[in-house]
Amino acid sequence: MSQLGNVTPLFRDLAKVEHEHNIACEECSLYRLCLPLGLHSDDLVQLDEIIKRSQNFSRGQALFSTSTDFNSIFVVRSGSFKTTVSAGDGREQVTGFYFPGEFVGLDAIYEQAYRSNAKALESSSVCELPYDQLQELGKNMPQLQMQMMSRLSKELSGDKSLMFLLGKKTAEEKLATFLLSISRRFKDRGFSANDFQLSMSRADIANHLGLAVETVSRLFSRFSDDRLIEIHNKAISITDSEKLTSLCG
Amino acid sequence: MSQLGNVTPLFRDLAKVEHEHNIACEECSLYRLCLPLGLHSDDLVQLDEIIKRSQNFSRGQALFSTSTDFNSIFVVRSGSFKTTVSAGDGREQVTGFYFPGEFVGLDAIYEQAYRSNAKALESSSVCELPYDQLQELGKNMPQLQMQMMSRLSKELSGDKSLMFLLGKKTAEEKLATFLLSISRRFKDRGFSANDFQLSMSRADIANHLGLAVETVSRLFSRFSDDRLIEIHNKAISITDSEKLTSLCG
DNA sequence: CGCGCGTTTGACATGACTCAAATGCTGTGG
DNA sequence: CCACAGCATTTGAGTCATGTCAAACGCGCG
Repeated sequence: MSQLGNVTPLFRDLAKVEHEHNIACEECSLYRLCLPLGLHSDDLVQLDEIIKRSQNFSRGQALFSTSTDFNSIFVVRSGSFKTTVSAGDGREQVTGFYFPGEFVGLDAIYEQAYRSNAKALESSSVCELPYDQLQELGKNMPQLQMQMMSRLSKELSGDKSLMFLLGKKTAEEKLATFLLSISRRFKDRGFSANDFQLSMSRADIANHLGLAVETVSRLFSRFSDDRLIEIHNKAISITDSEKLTSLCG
Repeated sequence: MSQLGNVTPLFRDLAKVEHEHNIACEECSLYRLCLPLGLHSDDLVQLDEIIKRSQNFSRGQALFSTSTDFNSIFVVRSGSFKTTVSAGDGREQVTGFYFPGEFVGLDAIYEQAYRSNAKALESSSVCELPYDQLQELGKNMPQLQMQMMSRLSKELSGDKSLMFLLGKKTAEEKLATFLLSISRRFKDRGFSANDFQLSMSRADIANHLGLAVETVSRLFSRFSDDRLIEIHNKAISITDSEKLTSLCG
């Protein structure tokens, strides 16, 4: 069985982590980051029973879109996803990037319909949680409900920070903040905080930060010139995280 | 007892709605917009017991700030509030405006600490829900938990739309969207959708939309020149909601 | 009634966008 | 395994939407 926690090679790709398909929550390397945290062993068994460990998604493949019937929420198991909201015209906003252990689709609960689109950024897999069954289970499992609320609240809190970023930060501050956010999340997952592969394109990054692709590209170049980071295509090394932090605003 | 649903005079101010202080949820005019929706009568009594109907807040007064100990989440009872997140330097982002029946403080659940600041925009009052007691109650009241999740999800969904607004919309689209959002929420509360008083300043609106005050002021003037709205200080009349809708992008 | 602050209006500056083109990477089929 | 096609990224030049600065105005509070 794979143990994410034990490996921290350079440029390791989250998608490449081997994952047995029907590994139980209790045995999963993501346990401490994931929904079941704090559940009793008996409860965990019940939760395991409703989880569908779904097939792999390949790069660009949709996990769901606004035209998909809502049945489930998802937890990223391996790889990564982006979510977008789109307007009638072509415009769309990348609302978030999601890594292993993170929930996707929580904003669909209210209307019982997906309001955003989710796409795999690389080879990825998810745990599917049928919402009805999750509700049912929650009735007798207050810990589970608390975990869910906590997750929802966490995303809310992150979204408020993102609003600050979009509304008040300069392009430079936006990109610095973004890089450190990714860095922290890799670190939380047992990977190197300073060397990682970006699974999303420059266009996705730019869109998410409310910038033009060209601006992001120019800033990457500048950060590189200023020796804050090193870039080799999608591989990033943070070489001066302190100075990068000071740029976050 | 007041009945919000029965009165729709012009320029009525939400703060001016009379509210008996210890009115029970079942008797509250906000019932159908509020947390208790769908609870059984027995459950409602229990919920009523943990709710603290707090004193009035006056314009500018803080409901909580990031330095307040987290104990409760709140539902606006009358009036309105704004929430902000702030950076180390003076900058802050207005993350939302909250009207009767809407929750404030949901983003605090995750860290059990307020991550934003909430201030009354006018004379206002709230129902205070001590979080521990709410949790306790939820253990035997799945409907309550579902309602809470639904509320969290709703706010999440609104935040995603706001991200789209901040990241992709033009100044004109932002203001049109804002006006219609306020209009819809007034309407949901039984007030006129077309004539209302803005409780927030131009500065708050500008900040919330990621614009300069001057830009907002100029746009108000332009909308007025174009006969989309009429303005008398904080009183707004929407005179061409169709065209305004078409400007939302 | 007068002061102060919120708002409006005007003139100008600029950060980030758009357009354009060169370069480089990646995946595919021969 | 290589060559090519197509897409992503970078870089440069010029423009524009919106911000900044400055000043007048007027409402509302004390």
